[in-house]
Amino acid sequence: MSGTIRGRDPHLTRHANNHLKAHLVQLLTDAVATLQADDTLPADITPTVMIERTRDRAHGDFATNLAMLLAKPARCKPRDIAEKLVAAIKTGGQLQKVEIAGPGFINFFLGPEAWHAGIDEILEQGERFGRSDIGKGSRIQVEFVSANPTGPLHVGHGRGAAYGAAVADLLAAIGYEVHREYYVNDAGRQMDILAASVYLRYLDLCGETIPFPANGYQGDYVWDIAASLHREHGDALRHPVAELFNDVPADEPDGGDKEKHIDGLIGRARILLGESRYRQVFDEGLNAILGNIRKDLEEFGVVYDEWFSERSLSENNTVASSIERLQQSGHVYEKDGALWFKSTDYGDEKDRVVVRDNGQSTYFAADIAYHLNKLERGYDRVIDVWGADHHGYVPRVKAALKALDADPDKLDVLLVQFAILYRQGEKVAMSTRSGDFVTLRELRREVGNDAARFFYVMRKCEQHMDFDLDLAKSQSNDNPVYYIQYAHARVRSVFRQLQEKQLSWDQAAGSAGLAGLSEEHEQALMISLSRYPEVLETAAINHEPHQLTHYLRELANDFHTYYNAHTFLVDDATVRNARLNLIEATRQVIANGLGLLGVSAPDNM
RNA sequence: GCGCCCGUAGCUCAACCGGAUAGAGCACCGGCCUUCUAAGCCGACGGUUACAGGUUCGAUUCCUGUCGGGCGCACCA
Repeated sequence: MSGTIRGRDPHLTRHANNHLKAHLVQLLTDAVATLQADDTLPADITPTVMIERTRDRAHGDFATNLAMLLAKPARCKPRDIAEKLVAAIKTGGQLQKVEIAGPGFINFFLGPEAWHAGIDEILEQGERFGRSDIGKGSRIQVEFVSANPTGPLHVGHGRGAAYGAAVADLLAAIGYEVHREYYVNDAGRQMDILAASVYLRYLDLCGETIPFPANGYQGDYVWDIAASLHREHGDALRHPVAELFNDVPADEPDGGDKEKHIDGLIGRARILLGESRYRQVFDEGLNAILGNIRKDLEEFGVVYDEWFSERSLSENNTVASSIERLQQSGHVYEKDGALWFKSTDYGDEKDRVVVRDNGQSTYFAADIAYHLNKLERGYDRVIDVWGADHHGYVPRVKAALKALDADPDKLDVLLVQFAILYRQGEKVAMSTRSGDFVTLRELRREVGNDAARFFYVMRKCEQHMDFDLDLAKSQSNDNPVYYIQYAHARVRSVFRQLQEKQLSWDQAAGSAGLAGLSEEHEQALMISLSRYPEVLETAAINHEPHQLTHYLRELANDFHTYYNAHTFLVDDATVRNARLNLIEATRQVIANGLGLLGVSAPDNM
């Protein structure tokens, strides 16, 4: 497999929600048609008209590279085409001036009044402002975090949580019907190792003396689970250690194999306890940890529509029937006693085992069933947010979907790179098993949910992230989220001052007075505000919440600059009301943007 | 060895699926509080976009190669 992993919804039209851009696109499309009608341009081309915001105000408000794109098919210099296009464009109204610049850009200059309607729109739509129906109610599933319930979430999972939640919320904001899902790996060997770990700690609490396996889960939380198991069952599940370790291969420190050792222990525990009691131990661990994860995420502002159980897939034979379907498709063979899926037929680098020689199906087999299930539930698109360490897994899942005649292009796998922790300039080693890690909960307590949510999504997901714990913990002003929240709080504060001065805000008068806001800072702020719907759209479509964080910072900067340059509560009521309209609109957009990122918008700081 | 991601200012990162003079924050330096919160504002400094080629009107962006960093390459999940 080559090329990009990330896909885009091909049905989307860009910038559909922006009036000003849409208007310019229309003008240009008309101009092209005019030139085609008089044979200046070939009739058989339908160029994609792209309107961009300019980086430099000297280049106007919007620009298009259309003339450069048309140069080749028209066999003509870009600037010449630009001249003809401009001549064919009807100016007037909000469109003040059209210029040709550089290699052939066409720059559009709008009059100040072009931005006024946007301010009214923000105030009218309030919390809804920026949202759109571009997604047209198309159903999209976002699966994220899905950490094994073998321990608490750590800071690495936090990035997936914040990122996945933001992507889901962004997509919902542009009109997708989003289903948020957590895949619970409540089956498989890792869970058995957890169950064994819990059971050994339990035996310890019963008074047995046990050598804890090198490969067991050593975190304190395992003791806690064992303790509640002991509270509930007393010594009822107790068996002598000698019986448990009977015939179990030696552990690694004793010159043995830690994998064989732990598997032996699991096997013995099953026999001694019997399936039903073993399941009680197993579920004690599963439920405790899953409950913890759920609470953690909820407190982090991350909510799910569904917690999908892996175990349910094997219990209702979905895994078995998926393997059967693979066999029927003729892409399964037997070798060394195991059942292999010939994923190399679909571009994977090697074939993959679906049923082990011991008869157990693999995690991959369950994942095939799960992804097939997702698509069969009728989602138009399915997004998996995975840790980047699972990237090698993508080709085999897509291969399986292809083999089963499902459409692999409906699946987007977004790989989130690791957040590398630094403490006092040193990398922090992380290992769930050794119990040496920073939990998400610890992080949240230290830096707060707002900073954590924001910090995590500030960078695009494929960018490795250096997470400086000391900086994040310092509660200093370095955290960019404070800067944005401060802008929000400042607006609230201005309105409190307004009341203290026995004045009131007349929104209608403010709207009528917007024309009076001709200061440079005011223009800049209005223009920034008008960008919000576009930012939402591109951030959502590209699955890049970091675009929103950057935008919000710029918006806050525009506001703070304005705040420092001008007084809002002036004696002139017309100007005062207009300015209040403008800053209230700013506050609304900041609140909307932060809300989508799961960050609060405080009234005072 | 093979595959994926990354390499941009001293540090952490942007750059709108190829656009105009590559931008922010932090750090450092210099200014602004008797006026709506200084968690703020203004200014200065800072670049051969790792390197070498290629594609074209135009490349940080796409292609090839080299170097460097991260992560994978199980009958674990």
